[in-house]
Amino acid sequence: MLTSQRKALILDILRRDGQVIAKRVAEDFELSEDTIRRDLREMAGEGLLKRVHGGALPIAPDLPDFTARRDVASGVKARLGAKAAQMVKAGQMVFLDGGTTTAEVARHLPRDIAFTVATHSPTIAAELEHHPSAEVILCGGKLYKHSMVATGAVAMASISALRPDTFFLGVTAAHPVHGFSTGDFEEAAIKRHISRCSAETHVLLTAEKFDLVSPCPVLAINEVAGLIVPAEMPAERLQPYADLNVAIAAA
Amino acid sequence: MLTSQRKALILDILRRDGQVIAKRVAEDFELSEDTIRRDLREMAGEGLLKRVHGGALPIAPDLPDFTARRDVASGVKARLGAKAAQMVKAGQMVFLDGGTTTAEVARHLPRDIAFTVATHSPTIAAELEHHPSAEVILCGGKLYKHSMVATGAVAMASISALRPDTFFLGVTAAHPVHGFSTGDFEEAAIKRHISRCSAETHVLLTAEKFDLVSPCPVLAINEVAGLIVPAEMPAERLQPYADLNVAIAAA
DNA sequence: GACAATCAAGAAATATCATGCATTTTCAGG
DNA sequence: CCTGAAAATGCATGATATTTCTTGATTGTC
Repeated sequence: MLTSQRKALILDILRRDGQVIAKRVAEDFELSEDTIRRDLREMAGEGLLKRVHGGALPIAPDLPDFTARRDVASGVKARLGAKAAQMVKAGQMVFLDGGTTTAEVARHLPRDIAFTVATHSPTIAAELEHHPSAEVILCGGKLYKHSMVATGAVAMASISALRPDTFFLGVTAAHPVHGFSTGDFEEAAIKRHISRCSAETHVLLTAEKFDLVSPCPVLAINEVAGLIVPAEMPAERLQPYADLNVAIAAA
Repeated sequence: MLTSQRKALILDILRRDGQVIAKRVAEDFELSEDTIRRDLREMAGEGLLKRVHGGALPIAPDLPDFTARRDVASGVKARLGAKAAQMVKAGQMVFLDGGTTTAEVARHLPRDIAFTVATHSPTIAAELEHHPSAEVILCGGKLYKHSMVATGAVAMASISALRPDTFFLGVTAAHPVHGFSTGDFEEAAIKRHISRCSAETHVLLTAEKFDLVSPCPVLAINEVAGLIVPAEMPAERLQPYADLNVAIAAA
C-alpha cells in the first residue's frame, strides 16, 4: 500500500470512528505500530489530527462523530439520556429500548456502579462493549432492521424471562388521549410486552413528539411511571400529561 | 508493447484501482521498474497523475466511500471475509460467529441475493443494519463482552432452534493434533454447539493462528468442512491440515 | 509502587528513487 | 542493404525514503 494512501485511510478512520487506535490500525494494515505511530506523528505535525497516548483524535475533540451526526438533536437527546442514566441504581436491571434516544442512555450510564442492562437492540448492546461494569443481557429474535431491534415470538419469549426494575421506552409520538404510539405494529407489541414485564417504565420524549399520534398504540400515558422531557418544554404543553398522574422529569 | 500504449494502460489501471504501484505494473508488463518509473515521471510532468513514493495516485483523489477504499487497503482479513461471503447462496441461512474476521464476512456479503444471517454477536448484527437483502436472526443471551457474543443457557437454547446451512467459525488457534481452540471455555462450548447445529462449518484462519493451541478446545480439524486461509500460506504448512481430509480454500 | 502498554529516537535493513551510461531497437536517409 | 541518429530499455550506482528493530524513557492501570 502507498504511504500517502495509508494516511488518507487513517483520516477516514478518524472521521468514521472519531478516534484512531494505533495498534488496531497496525493490525488492519499489517504494518508495525512504529510505522503507524510515525504517520500519526507526522499528521499531527501537519495539524490533521491530535496525537494522544494510544492513538489519535480529531483536532476539535467534539466534532460530531458519525453516529452523532445522524442525530440532529443530539444535544437534547444526550441530556435526556444522561437524566435517565442517573436513575439507574446499583444492582438494578434496566431494559433499554432501541433507538437513538435510548442509545444516549447507554452512553451515559454510570461507570462506578454495577448493574444489568437488558436490550433487544444489537446497536445498544454494541454501545456497551466498553462499559466497565454493566452486565448485558441480549434478547434475540428476528431483527427488524428499520429500528434495529429483535422482534417476533422469540423476542417476546426471551423478554418474558426478565423482570427489569426499569424500562426506558422510546416512542415516536405521545398524546394525552391516544397515549404513546409508534410506527410499526410488531414493535409496538414488543414495547408493550417489555413494559408489562418491568416494574416501572420511563419514556424519553423530545419536544417534537408531543401531541402527535403514530399508527400503532403502545401504552396509555398513565400506564408508565414517568416521562423524561427537555427542560425547555413549556409547562402548559406538559400540563395535559401531568394531569394524567405521571411523573415528569426535566433534563 | 508500444510506449504510448503502455502509458494509456497505466492510466486505465489508475482509473480502475485508484492507484498505480510501480513494482506491480513492471511485473505485469514484464518490464523493468526503471521504465515504469520513467513513464510515471513523464506522466506526472504532463499532469496526468500524481507521483508518490512507490507508484502514483490520481491527480484529484476523488473520494469513493470508505468501504471501497478499504478494499484497496485489503487486509488479509478482508480477503478471507470476501472469500467466505462468496460461498453464500440465495435462500441459505448462514451463521456468523463473533470477531473481527467474521465481521469482514458480514461486510462482504453479496447484496444482490436474499439469504438469512444468524448471529449471536450484536456487533455483527449492527454491521448488517444497512444490508439491503439479508434477513437477520439475533441469538440472545448473557453478553460476554470480551468477544461481544451472547453466551449461556439462553444462547444455547436459541441456537438450538436454528439449522444453518453454513457456519463461519472464528477461533484463536488451529493445530493438526489439538484441533481448533479458543480462549474462553463458555465461548468454546457455544461455538461447538453452533457447529453441531449447522450443516457445514468453515473456519477463517489468518496465518498467525496456525499450529497454535489455546486453552479451550472447540472442534477437531476434521470435524469442519473447510478452512479459508490466506493465499500466501506456504503449502507445506497447510499439508498437515489437508491430510486430515478438510477442504482448504485460499483467499 | 509495580507492571504492562505505549512512546520516541536512532540504527539497521529494505525499498524506491534519479541519474548516467551501455545496449538494443526503430527508422529515416543514403 | 547499410548507416547513423533518435528513442527505448535495462543495468549499475549512489542518494533518498520507508520500514522495522532496538533501546530506554514515559505513561496508564491496577
